[in-house]
Amino acid sequence: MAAITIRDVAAEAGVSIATVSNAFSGRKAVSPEVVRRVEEVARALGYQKNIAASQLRTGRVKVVGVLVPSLVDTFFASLVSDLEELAEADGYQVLVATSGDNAEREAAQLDALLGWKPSGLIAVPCTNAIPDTLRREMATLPIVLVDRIGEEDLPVDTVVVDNHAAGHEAAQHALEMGHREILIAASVAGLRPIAERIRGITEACLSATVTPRIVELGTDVEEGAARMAACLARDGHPTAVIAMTNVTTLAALTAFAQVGIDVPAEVSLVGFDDYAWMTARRVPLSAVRQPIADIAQSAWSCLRARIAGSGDQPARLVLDAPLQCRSSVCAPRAVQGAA
Amino acid sequence: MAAITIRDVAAEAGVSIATVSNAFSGRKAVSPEVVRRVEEVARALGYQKNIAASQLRTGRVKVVGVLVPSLVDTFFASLVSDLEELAEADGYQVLVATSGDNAEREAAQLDALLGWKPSGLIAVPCTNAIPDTLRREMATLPIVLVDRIGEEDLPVDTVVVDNHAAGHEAAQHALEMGHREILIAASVAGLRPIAERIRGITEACLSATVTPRIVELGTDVEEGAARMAACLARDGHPTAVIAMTNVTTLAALTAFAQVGIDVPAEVSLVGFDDYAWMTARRVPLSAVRQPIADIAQSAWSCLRARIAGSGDQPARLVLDAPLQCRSSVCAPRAVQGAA
DNA sequence: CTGCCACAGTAAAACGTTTATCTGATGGCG
DNA sequence: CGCCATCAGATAAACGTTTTACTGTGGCAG
Repeated sequence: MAAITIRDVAAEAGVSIATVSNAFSGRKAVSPEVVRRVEEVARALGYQKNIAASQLRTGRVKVVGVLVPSLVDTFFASLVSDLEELAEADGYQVLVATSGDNAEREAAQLDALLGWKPSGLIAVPCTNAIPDTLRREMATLPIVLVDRIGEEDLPVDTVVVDNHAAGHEAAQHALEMGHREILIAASVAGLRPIAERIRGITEACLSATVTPRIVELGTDVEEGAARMAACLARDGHPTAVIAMTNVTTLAALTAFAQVGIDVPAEVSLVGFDDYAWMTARRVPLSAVRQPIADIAQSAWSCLRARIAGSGDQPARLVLDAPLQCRSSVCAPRAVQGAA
Repeated sequence: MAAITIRDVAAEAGVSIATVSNAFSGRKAVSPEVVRRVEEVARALGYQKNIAASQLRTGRVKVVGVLVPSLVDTFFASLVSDLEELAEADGYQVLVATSGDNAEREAAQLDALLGWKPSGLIAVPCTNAIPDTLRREMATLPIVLVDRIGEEDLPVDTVVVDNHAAGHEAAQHALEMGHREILIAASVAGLRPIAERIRGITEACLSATVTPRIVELGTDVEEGAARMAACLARDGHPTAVIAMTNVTTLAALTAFAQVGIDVPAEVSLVGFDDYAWMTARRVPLSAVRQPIADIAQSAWSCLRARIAGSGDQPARLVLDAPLQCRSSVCAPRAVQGAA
């Protein structure tokens, strides 16, 4: 039951293996009659080209690696899904790996990914620090970094969202509605994009002489909900919460539900990311919408260009993440009363 | 700028390539001193083993393919994520492919996956029909089919949920609360697991002389919400809705929110699957909880056993999907009034 | 001292492709 | 009619690794 190789097809079709190869790739003329026969035989035998052998010979292969922190986080899942679609449309296959927000595992997955000698790599690093392996590959392999970029002058293309503006806009909205007690629900405050969002919020608050509080909820919903509840119990609850990721949005909401705090009557909420569940509620969430499709599109274009040999200066794409105003932010009670 | 190969390492370390290979694999004794030197040189040079070459030579490779309909559907994303973790723990790499619920694309992705000559495959078919390629591979490749199994006597291991019981339990719950007008929100009624769930519901209803209605919402949330809204407008709204997937749960909820129907005051809802967003609400959802971790675990164990050469009869694992009673189902108004 | 075995390491073949180079055959054209 | 170009197809080398079979070199028992 040995696997069927090109040799078997050649024998069965009564031609040489070179002819079979050419018949499939079409890079040398083969008579239509022979092509037909080869294809028929291949189908009958259930022949499948061995990609490993093919790529070993050619050196190149239409495969790109994609490394993200997690597939359970809808943001990354959507990103991967979009990238996969774009890649497939261009005839590329995608190798997905997840780091689980763990630097060690990230390094291991990266090694595994690179072992396939892909023609490019799109990665969302799990910390601000770029893994050594990755840094070394930057010299030779087309790479696009997305979302979590901790440094400024990287020698590769990067695609990020304007986190500062997003934070600023979210805070502005809350402030305009009259909120003065604002709590920032961060995942990990040290992460560059999160830090940027926080900076945007803080700056907006500064002009209104408001000092937001910050609570770190981590990257797990359950854990985050517990921490949020603890924070609420300890410090009393603010009039508005601005969540920094979809996971913290969920964590905050879970805590509110557990404690019985109503949104938006008792606390206003600005969420992050924009998913179906956010609008599938009596009070749809106002949230900062990250343009996932655009992010994927940009990242893919950059990578394509690099793979095609572009020697342009590394691009640093910054996309807008506009606020979607819906119904989860309203004036706080004090203001309502005064009005 | 040619890639670094084992040859470069061998030259630099002053040994033969065979020795380098053995130093890494450890399958032949190499003096500790040489091992150390080889490892050091490899690190210094940034050597990465070419998996393609390796697998070409050995024929086998610790890689398994995973094929799911979509990564945007949290059910599948979680499944893939769990499988990845299990595989990694056993030293396997996972190749992920998505079919997008499209039979043609499924076939293409399957071909691509098999081109890597993985040592096993875990697949969630996108229709009841098993693709030809897959059927043919069943004879030789370790395969585990999950979730969407359209046929009975497959020659491979399968892992499914007891969909009939799940449907029955959900319906029972609604009936006990006094509901008589029940609407089933199906994705695609023809899909085997969905059909089973519907059958479970219908049978439970039968004993209460209730005839549930059915609406098909598809696999996309937006589209589904529109169809649900249309159904509500056309036929009036039932007292209880039982959703058949997490996507239809979301679609139903979206429609309710748009039309302004309150859950559970105006309509009760039994959801499907169990995700964070379902409990992050004022009224947490009662839902059928699919044991994703167990599904992944079972599928992986089966595959491991097959890869290890087990010749057992094909197993047909059926897992329980118990109902999580929370707050989205309560007595319908008529009954409340009568009480 | 001789034969034998264990040990450390090497040479070379093989995996399934692709592709550069080669071979005949056919036909066009001067 | 001879020559060259064109074409379909074949041969064989190469890709980077693993692994089998081999070569020396010591050590040790007889």
